[in-house]
Parts: sequence; structure tokens; C-alpha cells
Amino acid sequence: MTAGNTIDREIEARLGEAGVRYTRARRAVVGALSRADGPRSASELHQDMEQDVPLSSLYRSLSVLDEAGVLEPHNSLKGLTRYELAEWLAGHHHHLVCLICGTVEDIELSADMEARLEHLVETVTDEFSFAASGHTLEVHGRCARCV
Amino acid sequence: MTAGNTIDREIEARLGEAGVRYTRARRAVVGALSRADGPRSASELHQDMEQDVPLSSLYRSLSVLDEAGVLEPHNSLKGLTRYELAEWLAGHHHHLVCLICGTVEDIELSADMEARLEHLVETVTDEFSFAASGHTLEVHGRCARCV
DNA sequence: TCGAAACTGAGAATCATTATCAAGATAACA
DNA sequence: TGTTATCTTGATAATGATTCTCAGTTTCGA
Repeated sequence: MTAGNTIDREIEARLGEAGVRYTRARRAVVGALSRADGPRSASELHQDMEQDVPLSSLYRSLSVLDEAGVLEPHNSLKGLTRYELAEWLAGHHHHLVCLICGTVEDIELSADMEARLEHLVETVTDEFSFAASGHTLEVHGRCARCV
Repeated sequence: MTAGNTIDREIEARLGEAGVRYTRARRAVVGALSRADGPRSASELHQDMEQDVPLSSLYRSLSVLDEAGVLEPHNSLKGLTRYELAEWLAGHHHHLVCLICGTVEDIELSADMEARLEHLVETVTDEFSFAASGHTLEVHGRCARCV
């Protein structure tokens, strides 16, 4: 996939600006996340990549990538933090959150709905003294696997 | 406030169905939460109620109330779980999430916007095999205190 | 008033995450 | 091409939130 390479180049550039390297471990994390269909926690990634990268390094990779703006953290069930590629890499989307098993699936909204949300967020910015930088609609319920 | 009493009666009834009592500690938790303007974590509540209830009991109260459907958990920054009164008690609302300090403020949407969201959620239910039970719009950014 | 069931508090145990630190890779450059 | 400054890594210890355990206490109904 050329898309993968493009993303890799963009990330490499971004990390360069941040003064850090795009190492094997970090590439592996990005790879696993771009293969995933939703946010993943450190331990989920650890399994996905078959213990290739030790947990402690994995956590460090995640926080480096997060600080560089390559990833976005997503706080989920049971005090777990799951990460996904940032919107500028993966596109804007929303979440289906399973209240039973905690997994999160990405979904996209219609352009119409998305436009309305954007407008709403602007309104909020004015109404409350809150500097909005983004938004996510979370739909809660039971996923297919949790019947 | 009569509202408080009404809520208390409703909660008492609900807990009765669940076969648990509405004890002093649990009342204190509900009181602190209904005074708050957004979700609160166990340790925040512990401070709010001036160590009146020991942390271990507080956690237990939270999980009992959660299981009985009186509270709703909200996963926030740094693996913290914050709770708030469930929607059937506190009304439906959305969140302003500060990415810096992690505090969450409740907001309400216009009826128009809310109707659109509801409609959207129904669409999602059909399109994906996902049994939606609720939704929240999270607006991310910096709160007034974090300039 | 007695006993079963529910509750409480203190402390130990768990789990995710972060910090530490010595050893290993890399890049720039003399 | 060796040298050095810097960035990384991996193992391990430490932290912080949350859950578990268990003995003692309270509460409700018979």
C-alpha cells in the first residue's frame, strides 16, 4: 500500500521536527495501529505484535508518538488508555463503544451530520469560555460480539 | 430543594429493587455528585466529602451505585474513572473535556441538535450490528482555568 | 430479641502506567 | 573511520488507582 508509505513519510517528518527518531519499535507501533480498526491499549498492542517489543518500551513509544502528535489517546473502560493514529493521519471519525467488553470501533459520519457537529462545536466555544480543539461523538451500547 | 428529595426517593426505590440499602455512605456520595457540575473521581469525591467516608468504602459505594444504574462511569485522563448521576436522574447532557487538566463540564444541546443526534444514533444501530443504548458528544480543548 | 444478610473499614493485592538507569544503537563530524 | 554527544532500549523498581479480603458492625424481618 502506498498509503502506508505516505503515512510513514509524514510521521518521519513530524518526528524529525520533534527531534526524535523513527525507530523499529515506533514503526511497529504505528504499523499495528494502522492495521487496527479502532483504538488499542498498550497490552493489546503488545499481543498484536507478539511481544516483539517489550511492554516498557512499548509504553515509551506510545508516549513519544503521542507527544509528537502522531497518536491520540482515548480513555476507555477500566482505567485503560487506548491509542489511535491522530486525525491528521487517519481522518476524522467517531466511536462505537461497547459497554460490555470495552472495545471501540471507528465510524464516519455523513458530511451533513459532520458539518452540523462542527457548527455546534463553534457555538460551544463562544458560549462557554472553552477553547475547543476537536470533538468525538461516542455511541454507547453492545457490540456484535457481546450480543 | 425538593428536587434532591425526589431524586433520593427514586434512588432509594431503585436500590431496593437491586436488593441493596441506601446507606449513609451511599447518600453522601449521591449528595456530593448532585452538588458537582460534572463527573468526579473517587479521590475527588473523597476530598469533597472531607474524608468522611474512607476511600475503600467510597470505591465500594461507587461500584454498588454504578451496578444499580444510579451512576454512570466516565473514563477520563490518566486512567481515572469519574462518575456522575445517571441520565435518568440528572438529564441527558454532553461534555466539555479539558485536555490539560482532565476536568469535565456538563453541557446541554439545543433540542434541534439533540434530535439530530438521536436520529444519527438510530442510523448507526441499523448500519452496524451495534445495539446502541446512549451517546455523548465530547468536545475537547482547554478549559477556562487552563487558558 | 435473634439470626441472616448487608455493610463497613483497614490493609493487602492487582493492574496499568511511569520512572530509573545502565547498556546499546546512531548520526554528525573531526 | 574513530569519537562523541544523543537518542533508545530493556529490565526492573516505583507509583497510583482500583479491587479484594476478611473480621467486625449494623440493619431488617421473624
